[in-house]
Amino acid sequence: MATGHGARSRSGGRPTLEEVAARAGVGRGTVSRVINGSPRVSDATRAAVEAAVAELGYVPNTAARALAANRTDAIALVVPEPETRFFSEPYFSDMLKGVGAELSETEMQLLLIFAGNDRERRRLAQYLAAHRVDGVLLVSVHADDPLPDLLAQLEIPAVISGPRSAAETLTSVDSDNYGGGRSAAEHLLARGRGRIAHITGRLDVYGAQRRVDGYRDALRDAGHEVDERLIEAGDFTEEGGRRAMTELLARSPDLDAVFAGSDVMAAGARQVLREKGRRIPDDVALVGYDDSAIARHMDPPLTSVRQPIEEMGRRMIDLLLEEVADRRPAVSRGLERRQVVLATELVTRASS
Amino acid sequence: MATGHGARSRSGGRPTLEEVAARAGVGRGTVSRVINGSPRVSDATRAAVEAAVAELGYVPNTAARALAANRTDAIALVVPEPETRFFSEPYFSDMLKGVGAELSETEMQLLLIFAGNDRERRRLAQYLAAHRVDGVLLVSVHADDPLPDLLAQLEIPAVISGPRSAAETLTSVDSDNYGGGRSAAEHLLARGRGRIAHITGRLDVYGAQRRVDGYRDALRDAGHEVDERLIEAGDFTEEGGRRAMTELLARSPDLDAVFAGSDVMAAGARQVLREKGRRIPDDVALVGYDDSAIARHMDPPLTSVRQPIEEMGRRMIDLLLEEVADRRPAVSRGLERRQVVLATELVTRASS
DNA sequence: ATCACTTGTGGGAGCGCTCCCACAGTACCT
DNA sequence: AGGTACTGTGGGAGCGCTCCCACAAGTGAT
Repeated sequence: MATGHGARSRSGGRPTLEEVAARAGVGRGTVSRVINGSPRVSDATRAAVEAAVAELGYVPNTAARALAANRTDAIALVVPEPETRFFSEPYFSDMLKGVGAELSETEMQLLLIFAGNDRERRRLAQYLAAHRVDGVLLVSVHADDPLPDLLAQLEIPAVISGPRSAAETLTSVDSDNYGGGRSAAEHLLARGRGRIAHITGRLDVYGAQRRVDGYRDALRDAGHEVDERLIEAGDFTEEGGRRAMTELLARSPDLDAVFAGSDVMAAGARQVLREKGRRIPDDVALVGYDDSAIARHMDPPLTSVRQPIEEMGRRMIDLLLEEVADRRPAVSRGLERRQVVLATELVTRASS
Repeated sequence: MATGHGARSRSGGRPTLEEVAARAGVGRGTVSRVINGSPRVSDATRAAVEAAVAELGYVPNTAARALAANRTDAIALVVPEPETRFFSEPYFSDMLKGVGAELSETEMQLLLIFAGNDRERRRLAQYLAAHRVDGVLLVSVHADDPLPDLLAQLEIPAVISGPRSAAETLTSVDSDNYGGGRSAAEHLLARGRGRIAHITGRLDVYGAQRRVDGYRDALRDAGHEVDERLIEAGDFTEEGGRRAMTELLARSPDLDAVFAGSDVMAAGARQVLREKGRRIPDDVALVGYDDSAIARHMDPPLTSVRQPIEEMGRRMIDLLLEEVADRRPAVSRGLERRQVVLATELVTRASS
C-alpha cells in the first residue's frame, strides 16, 4: 500500500474535514466551527456534524491545523539542569504534577525539555527558533542564563518560576521567599533563641537572597542586632551545609539556633552539630527549607518552610495559557509585569 | 547565536523555503533537497543554498513538513504508570537517559507520556489515533494491557521493553532475566549454600517468571531437587518481601540463602531475617535484583543482578527508528520477530 | 549522428486545516 | 416600504512544505 499522492481512496486513510462535511451534508467551514466549539452554529447542524464525526471516527490532523492556524498546541517545560538532578529533586516532580494536572484540562501537549549541557542548549535554541511550541515554562533558571532573552527576542510567551532578580521582566510565579525566611527566624525567636545563625543558599539565586532578607528583617524587627558572623553562605548541597556549619561553630560557638536555606543543607549541618556534641533541639534548634522528604525522615524530624510547588506549577500554566491566548508576551503588549507570589507555610517538627 | 536581523525578509515573519530559494537563485525543490540532505545536488548549488539558509536564519516549519510528508519526527515514551512511580524508580530515569542519549543524534523529538489512570489512557488513545508520533516506546507493560494491540491496529511502529510473554509479537528489548536468575542461584550454590529460597516478583510479569525458570534450572543442573516450599511469590514491594520471607522461614527454617526477585523485596526480607535473629550472610546469604541504590546502601551491601537499562533504552531507540524508517511495524512486513536480549551482570557484595 | 542513460534542477499539485469574505435568511427598527 | 443589523452557512485562498514529473545538459555506447 504505497502512500502515494492522489492514490488517496475514501476507504484507505483517515477521514478528513471534507469527508465529514460531505457526510453531514454541510460545508467545510461549518465542520471546522463545530470542531473548534464556535458558538455560531445552530444546534441541529452541530448535532449532524457531531454524528458524522462519530461515525467516521474523525480525528483532526494536528499538523494541518498547526500549519493553517500558526500554532502548535504544545508548550515546553524547560529544565536547565541535567536529567539526574531533575529526577533526584522532588521540586521538579511536584512542579510537573501541578503542571500536568492543570494542563490535562486542555488540549495542550506538554513537552519536557532538558537543557543541561551546551549541546542540549543549542538544540533547544533551534527548537524555539522553529517555534515548535506556543509557550515556555522556565524553572530553576540562573541569573545569567540567556534563555529568557532569547525567548523575548523570539516573542515566545514564557513564564518563569523564581524571578532572576527584582527587575525580572518575564511573567513569574514564585513562593514568598522573603516571608519564608522571615517566618523561620520569627519561629526561632518565639522559641526563645537569641543567637540564630543562617546558612544561605547560593546567593546568585534571587530566592536565596530574599530568604536572607526575611531573616534579617525578622531579627531587626524583634530588636536584635544582625550579627554578620552568624551568616554563612552555602550552595544548597549537603557538603556545603557541613562546611558552613563547621565555619559557624568555629566563629560563634554560642549560637543556639540555625536556619538553613534548604533541607539538604540542614542535613549537612545536623551531621556537624552531632559530631560536635550539640543536641537538637536542646542545644541548637534547627530549621530547614523546602519541607522535602528529608525533613520528615530526619532524626529528629526537621522543622521546615513548605513551598506550594504544585500550586506554583498550576499558576504558571494559567498565566502562560493566558499569554498564549493573547498571542504574545505580556511585556510586549505594554502591560504591567505580572508576578504571582504564593505564601509559604512553616511546618513545625521536633528539631526546633 | 545570531539570527540575522537585518537579513530578515519583509513583514518580519520567518523566512520560508521559497524565500531561501529566491535568495540562492535556485528552485524550491533544490532547497528542499539540500535541507533534507539529498545527494542529488551539485556541490556549488548546495553551498549557495547553505549560505542563503545561514543569511536568512531559515528554520524549517515543522508543521508544514509534517503535513506534506505525513510524518511527525517525534516518538513517544509511554509510561503506563502514575508519575509518582516514574520518579521514584531509577529504572525509568536510567531508561530515559539511554533513550535521550541515542535520540540526541537525530532530529527526533521525544515525548514523555504518562498513562497511569483511565483519563490519561483515553487521552493517549486519542493522541495515537491522531498519529501525532511516528513511533512508540513502551516500558513496563502488564500482560493484559490493550495498548500494544491498539498500536498494532493503528500500524504505529512500537518497541516494548520486556516482552509480555514468550509469544510477544512486538519488537522487544529485554535483559536476560533467565540468565540473571540463573546466575544468582549459581552464585549462591558456589558459595556452598544448599537450601536456597526464592522470593519471586509478580508472576504476571514475564520477566519475573523467567527469573524463576533460571533459578530452577541452576539448581537442577547442579543436581539439586527443586523444593517448591522454598519458592514464595512476592509482588516487587517491600511489604511483599517481608510477607514472603516470614512465610518461607516458617515453612523452611533451615534455609541458608534467599534470592529475591528485586532489591526492594530483598530489603523487606532483610528486615524479617534480622528480626528473627538470622545473620547476613553468615546464617543466610541474600541476593537481590536490579542493583539499585538500595543494594549499595543496604547493611550489609547487597549482592544483586544488574540489568543494563541505559543500554536497553539505546537499543530500543535503534530498533524503533529502523521501523519508523521502514514506515510500518516489522510484523506487518512479514519479517521475523525481532527480540534483543542483553546480558545481565552479577554484582557481588557482602550479603552473600 | 542517434539513442539511452544519468545527474541536476524547476515547479505544479497537493497535504488538511483555519481564516475570512460573501451572502441568504430572519428580525427589528424607522 | 426600506434600512440596518445580526445569525448561520459555504467555500476560496492560502499556510510552507514534500513529492514527483518534466526537462535540460552531460556522458557514453552504438
